[in-house]
Amino acid sequence: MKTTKASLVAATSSHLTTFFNKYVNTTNVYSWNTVIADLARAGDSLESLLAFAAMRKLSLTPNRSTFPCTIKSCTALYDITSGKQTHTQAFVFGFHNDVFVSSALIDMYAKCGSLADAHKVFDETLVKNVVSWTSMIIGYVQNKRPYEALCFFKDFLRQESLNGDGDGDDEVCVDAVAMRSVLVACSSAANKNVTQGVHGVVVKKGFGENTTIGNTLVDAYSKCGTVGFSKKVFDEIGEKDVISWNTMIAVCAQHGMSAQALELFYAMVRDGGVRYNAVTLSSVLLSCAHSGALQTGKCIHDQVIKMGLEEEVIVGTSIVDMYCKCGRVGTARRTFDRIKRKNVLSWTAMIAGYGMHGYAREALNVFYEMVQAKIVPNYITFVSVLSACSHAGLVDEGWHWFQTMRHKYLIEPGVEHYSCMVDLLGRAGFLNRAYDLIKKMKVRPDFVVWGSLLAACRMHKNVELAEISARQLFELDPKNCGYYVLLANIYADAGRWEDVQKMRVYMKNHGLSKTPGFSLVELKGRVHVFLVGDKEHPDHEKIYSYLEELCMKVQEAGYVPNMTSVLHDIDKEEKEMTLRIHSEKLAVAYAIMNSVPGSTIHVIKNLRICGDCHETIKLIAKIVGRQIVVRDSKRFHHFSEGSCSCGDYW
DNA sequence: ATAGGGTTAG
Repeated sequence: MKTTKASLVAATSSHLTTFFNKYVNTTNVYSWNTVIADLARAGDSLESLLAFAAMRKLSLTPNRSTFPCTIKSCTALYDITSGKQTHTQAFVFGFHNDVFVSSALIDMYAKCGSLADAHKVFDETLVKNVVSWTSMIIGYVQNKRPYEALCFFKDFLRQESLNGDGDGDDEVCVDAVAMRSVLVACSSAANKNVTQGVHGVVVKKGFGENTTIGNTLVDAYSKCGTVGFSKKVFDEIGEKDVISWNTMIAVCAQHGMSAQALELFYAMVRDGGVRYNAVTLSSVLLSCAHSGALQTGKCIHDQVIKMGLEEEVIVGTSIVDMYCKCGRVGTARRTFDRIKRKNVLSWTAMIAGYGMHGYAREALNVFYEMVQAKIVPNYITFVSVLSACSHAGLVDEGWHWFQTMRHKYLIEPGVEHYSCMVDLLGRAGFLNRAYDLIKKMKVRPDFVVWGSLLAACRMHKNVELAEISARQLFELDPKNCGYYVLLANIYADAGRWEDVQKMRVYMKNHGLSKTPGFSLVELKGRVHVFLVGDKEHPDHEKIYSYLEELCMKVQEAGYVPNMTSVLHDIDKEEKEMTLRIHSEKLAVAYAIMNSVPGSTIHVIKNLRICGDCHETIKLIAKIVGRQIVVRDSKRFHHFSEGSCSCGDYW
């Protein structure tokens, strides 16, 4: 978003013409200042800069009040070139030491990414005030250097205590805005101890009752992973405003606490005393997406339509995301088409949506449309494109877009891109190419990258590379037993029973047990949860006997249970039992029993679906004549007529 | 007379 002088002059706007007609002969500096300020406040930053230029053309002498707004407009445009020119002008007229001017300059340099310049202005400013300090703090936070921001705050407090004994007028005190900027630094640092320390300062300074500060604190605690503290702070906010509620709902939604998010939303509507808005609905929709609560999602969608927000980009995009993640990619597409001013996130959501359903062609078509609409794809867009290719096994296309991303769009690939590529190459059997790619990575490969390689090693029976990957995984994620099980199974496939035994002993000695699988199914607006071998459900006896019946029919149809997903040395009968009670089967059975014949069934699972469940559900779909949609931890499976949309490639 | 730093979301 660079602005040059030429583009400034070239810019035209009716707004501009109006005020030129009105003010062009005005030789009053105050009037010009008002115009510049009004335009800056209205967000017409370019026009504001043009007004400044026009004023200078008339050889009018700016005063100290001319500069802050002009500089603010440069900041809004991230235009450091114009910012520096304005700085020079302020210097020429001798206002660069004015505290209003210097704080605007600090803010401008910091937001434009030049912290060194910001620091220089700060150091050269002899009389600093709370705004100068706050600008530095915010600047460091926005440049992802929260700890330095916190150091500034410490210095600020020290400074404050030195001034604090005096007469009052020129004292530099922490105010609410400064306090909040420090809390944003805490969010960014994501450090619990730091946040608690600053929380102490908040109370000590008497901001404990301040709603806005409470809101920011709620967010800060959640970023530290301490949602419990967030809730506590939220509960203690005396006068909750819409942002308090929105923040708390978003916190729950982002931490996968969907039920709590929805409950908070109901509480807000019932007795919150505030009106919900587009932001609220976006967070609620995110919860629906996570928990697959399609019915609730639809209700929110209705509400959105009533509020006239459907075509609005933020809510519209949330609805697209919700429908995709609840298995209704067609409905998502229709909503997507109605969004008026689609931005990069809207396009990306649609691409990701098609991708996770295995519709790589559609995903790529949307991507082409996006490029044609002159929307510049970003880092996440390419994650979605590559992931779509990986779900469909499109090796050449994936490789092409990986290269295009780097060379044409100059996006440095991150772990997400690499994990897609490793998955794509590995599953296609190019294990060494995948490994070479990992070795060339500039960022440290994470557990997803090595996990993709390990999974591919199992598929293509490569013990040597599997051991290399597993070693990395044990280091990166030592408590996750999935990798130990996978490696044990790879040894078993290779007949290396001693190694299998070693793995089992290791797991036992380290108290590692499998992440329990669970599945969700929403019926009549209520989400039901099933665990592996669940006996908690009030109807569990009925469910088990119905499932038994279904499995008999499945075996009559010629299916032999597949045991490769279970550790090899459990005896056969026990294995069959373990398989039979996987949570997705329970959820599917329960859903068939409790829904209208012929209707589509949607199930969500927290782990990947196992091979046996995959085969069984294919046949169940055929036997009961239903469409069954299962979302596992990585993608969707649409079961119908005895086959699955993933084409058994997953 | 005119002026600077600001919390929630996809």
